[in-house]
Amino acid sequence: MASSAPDDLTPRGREIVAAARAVLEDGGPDALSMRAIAERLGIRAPSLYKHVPDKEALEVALVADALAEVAVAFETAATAADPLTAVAAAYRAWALAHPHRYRLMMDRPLPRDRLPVGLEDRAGSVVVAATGGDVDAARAAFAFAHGMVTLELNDRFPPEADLDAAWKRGIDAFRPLPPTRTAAPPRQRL
Amino acid sequence: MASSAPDDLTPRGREIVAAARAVLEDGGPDALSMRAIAERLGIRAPSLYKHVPDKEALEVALVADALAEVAVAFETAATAADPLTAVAAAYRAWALAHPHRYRLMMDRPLPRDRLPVGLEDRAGSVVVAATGGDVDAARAAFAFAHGMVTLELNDRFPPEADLDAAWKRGIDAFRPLPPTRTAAPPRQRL
DNA sequence: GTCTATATCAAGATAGAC
DNA sequence: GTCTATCTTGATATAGAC
Repeated sequence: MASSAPDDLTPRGREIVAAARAVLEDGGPDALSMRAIAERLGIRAPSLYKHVPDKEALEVALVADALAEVAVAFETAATAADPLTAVAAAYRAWALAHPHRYRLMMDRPLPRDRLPVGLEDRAGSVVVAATGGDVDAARAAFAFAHGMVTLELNDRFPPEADLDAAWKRGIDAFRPLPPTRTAAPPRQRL
Repeated sequence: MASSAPDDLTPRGREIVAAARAVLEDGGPDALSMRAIAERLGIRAPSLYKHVPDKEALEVALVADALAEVAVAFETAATAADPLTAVAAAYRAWALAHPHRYRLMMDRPLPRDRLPVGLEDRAGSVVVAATGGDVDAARAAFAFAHGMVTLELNDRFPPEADLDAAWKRGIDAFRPLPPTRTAAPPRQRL
């Protein structure tokens, strides 16, 4: 059974995660050392181990926090008139606002057995709903958005590229048909 | 002016790049140390520096080689009856066959000023042609393919996901209209 | 809850002999 | 072209005192 990583921590543990997040945001993944985290709290690195088992646990907590923030942003965007466009815009905005956290969350397999139960599906089901229940379209739209964000973060497009236009072209491709008045499709996993 | 990285190297330098590639493919980016590269050649790490200025130059050479292979695969695929589908399939196949080289090539900004002139555009112009000259569609299709590949490599889809179906849904979204008999669109940068 | 001291390991790179 | 010896740096983590 999966544990809820953030709830495993004491209050001091949560302060350490917050410091780790600040170090990551400021300096990127290479700067995320136990020494740097401790320094931000005004203590020495070995002291961290009284509150956190190891560095990996910190990274799992950072991933869980990031994923939860994205899920909240998605659930807000899902109430808009055009949910697919709003969800895509929310995704892009979150990633560009938190590039290092985005990469930490996405550049490796998810530590699924150490994340809060249902967290991944909370974000995924919003995407499936936004494509009208078409899971293939939802996965394709997710891949498109993830690709756009990472290519943008990594400066892979030429300077003259109109990224807003590329986003629109991609999102329009996955938009569901206008709803006919019928029963809502079932909630599905991405 | 950009230098042609592979041509900067002596024959022994090329052997070192080949060893580096083998180490990367076998053990991933964390295994790619000067020590490991040297060991594969039966020599000691310091000897490498007589042939290669530093580790970064090796990585640039690996990226250039990878990009050149992708460009060749694209140019072959572009001759198929359905170029967009064929180019997408070639992209996916190359990435899945060389996951660590794919990541090395994509997970950071391109070292454009140290790559052979025109190499990046060789791959990009194939994609633009495959979308019928629509650069926004080409960038969206590139993002979609890059997103699908990285999500697949990082195990981000659930086991039951039908990735072939998601690929088809995405690629179909960017397919150009059947050609009307008119002048070929100009070659453009991605 | 924090400290110092330390173990352990591994990385990139240089100097200079042969 | 390769070697040994070494420098420098920095990482995670543990032991045990206070």
